[in-house]
Amino acid sequence: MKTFRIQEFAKLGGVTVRALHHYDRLKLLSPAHRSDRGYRLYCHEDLGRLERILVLRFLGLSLREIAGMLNSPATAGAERLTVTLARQRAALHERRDGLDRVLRTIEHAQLRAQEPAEPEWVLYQTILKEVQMQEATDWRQKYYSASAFEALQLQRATTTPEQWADAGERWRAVLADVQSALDRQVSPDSAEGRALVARWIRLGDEFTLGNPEIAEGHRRMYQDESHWPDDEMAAHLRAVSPKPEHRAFFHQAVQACLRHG
Amino acid sequence: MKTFRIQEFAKLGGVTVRALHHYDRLKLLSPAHRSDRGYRLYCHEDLGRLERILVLRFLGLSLREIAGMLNSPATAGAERLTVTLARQRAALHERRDGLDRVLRTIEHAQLRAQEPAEPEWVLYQTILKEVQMQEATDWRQKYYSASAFEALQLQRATTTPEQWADAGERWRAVLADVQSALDRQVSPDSAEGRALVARWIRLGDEFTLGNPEIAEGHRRMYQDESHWPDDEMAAHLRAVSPKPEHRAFFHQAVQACLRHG
DNA sequence: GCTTGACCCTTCCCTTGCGTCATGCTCAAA
DNA sequence: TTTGAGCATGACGCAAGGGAAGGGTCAAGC
Repeated sequence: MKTFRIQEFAKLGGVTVRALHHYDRLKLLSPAHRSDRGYRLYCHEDLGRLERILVLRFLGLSLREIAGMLNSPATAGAERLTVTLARQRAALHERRDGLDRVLRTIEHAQLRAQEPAEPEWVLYQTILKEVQMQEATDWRQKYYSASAFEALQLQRATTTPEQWADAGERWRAVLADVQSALDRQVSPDSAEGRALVARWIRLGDEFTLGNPEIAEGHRRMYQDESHWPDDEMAAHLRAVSPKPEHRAFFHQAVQACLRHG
Repeated sequence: MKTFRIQEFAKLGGVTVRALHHYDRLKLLSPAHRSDRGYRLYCHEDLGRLERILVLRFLGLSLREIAGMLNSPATAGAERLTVTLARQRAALHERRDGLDRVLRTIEHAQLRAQEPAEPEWVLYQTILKEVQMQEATDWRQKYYSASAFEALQLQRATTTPEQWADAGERWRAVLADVQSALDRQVSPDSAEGRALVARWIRLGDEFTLGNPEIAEGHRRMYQDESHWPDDEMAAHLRAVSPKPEHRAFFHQAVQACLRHG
């Protein structure tokens, strides 16, 4: 079976020798053999794998992600690939829109710069205002898919303040009751514990609108709590978010419900 | 005069304390004062500078480039800013178009993936073909501005092979004559040397079409010679590019012309 | 048999823009 | 005086390799 030394192989794949070294060290693509003097010897199958790597790299995946995909069992491969395509498409779309916003800002600034005798600092101020406007967009957006965030905003727009306050009130009540149950050492496995779970879940559904994408966004957001900015919104969210011990109680009670069918 | 400690100042600017530390170490933004115990004390002017930094960062400049802009004499500032706007616009435009190409490729692949029972490797092959097509675009493109590259391609399309060969012939003749002058130890300062310079420059103008953007692209490309890929095009370019000693002769002869007016 | 030039190996530092500790000092309130 | 918040410096980490140092291997030509 024909084998290739590293330089030849690099030319076949259109990459540099150094990149192949790198992929080898990451165990992303190790040559099929080594000569007895330590030379890397690549074979035809290695070329196939390299091509798959290059495709995924082109799509914008990190090398770590690529390794994850290529080392997963082959049966799941096709499905994972289509999922990956969808996800990368969304991510790249977002990046492109970001670039578009910057480009539009530059174009506006260039128009301003046409005016004769426009001092430099005016130009900076003009751009700065646009920058700040763009950064003022709700920071929670980044945790949700575009459609999920839209759904959330639509909901907030169509909810009356009374309904909103009411939901908040019921949520605080649930948390207070969980706290009380904890204080009284009520078992999560008891009838009371399971009743609390039911209330918790029903309320949760009100917030997620039964939309799994929103639920996923919530999860991502709370996962990343340490990175929330330091504003009013974050303070409010932190205030109404269940404490770890509440979560633990909830989790155990859910397990109990499952056991009891 | 009111001063701010680092955390307060960071909030004013909407950046992190760590970023300010970083800018200080790079001498990009050092606080106006230090307290006698070493605390950084920022003043109002520092805020102005920080805002300018953030604007330029938003435009996609590196911190090094930002430092270069902000430390240049104020008089040239406004002009540099408009130039920078134009350059960044071009660069970001290119990046956006790159993302667009990837997105289109993904969309094509998703269409293919609709077909039932499409095995995984077919999908990879589909994408790979598109990737290779896109990478097959002339590598010289990256050295030229978009308009300059277009102008070059248009010229090549409207030049007959005979004209092309003729220009190449005259270029080789100039180089040969320079070589001969070097062999005969002819001074660059002599009439012969200056005549050679005139021929060299006139021929150069034929290649740059008198377009300074093209000339700039040429310069960038030859600067980066060590990164040219290893193909026929590069071999040809290397073959017709003047050797260092030729360049040196040319340079001295130009100096001589300048001295003699 | 020896040299030469082209390849090959591993190892280490460099890049960007900070995030994230680790360790120790300072300052103001209780 | 203790304590907690805020400050300082210094060092390491990341992603995807680039580049160079220092040294071994191989085939060809003398």
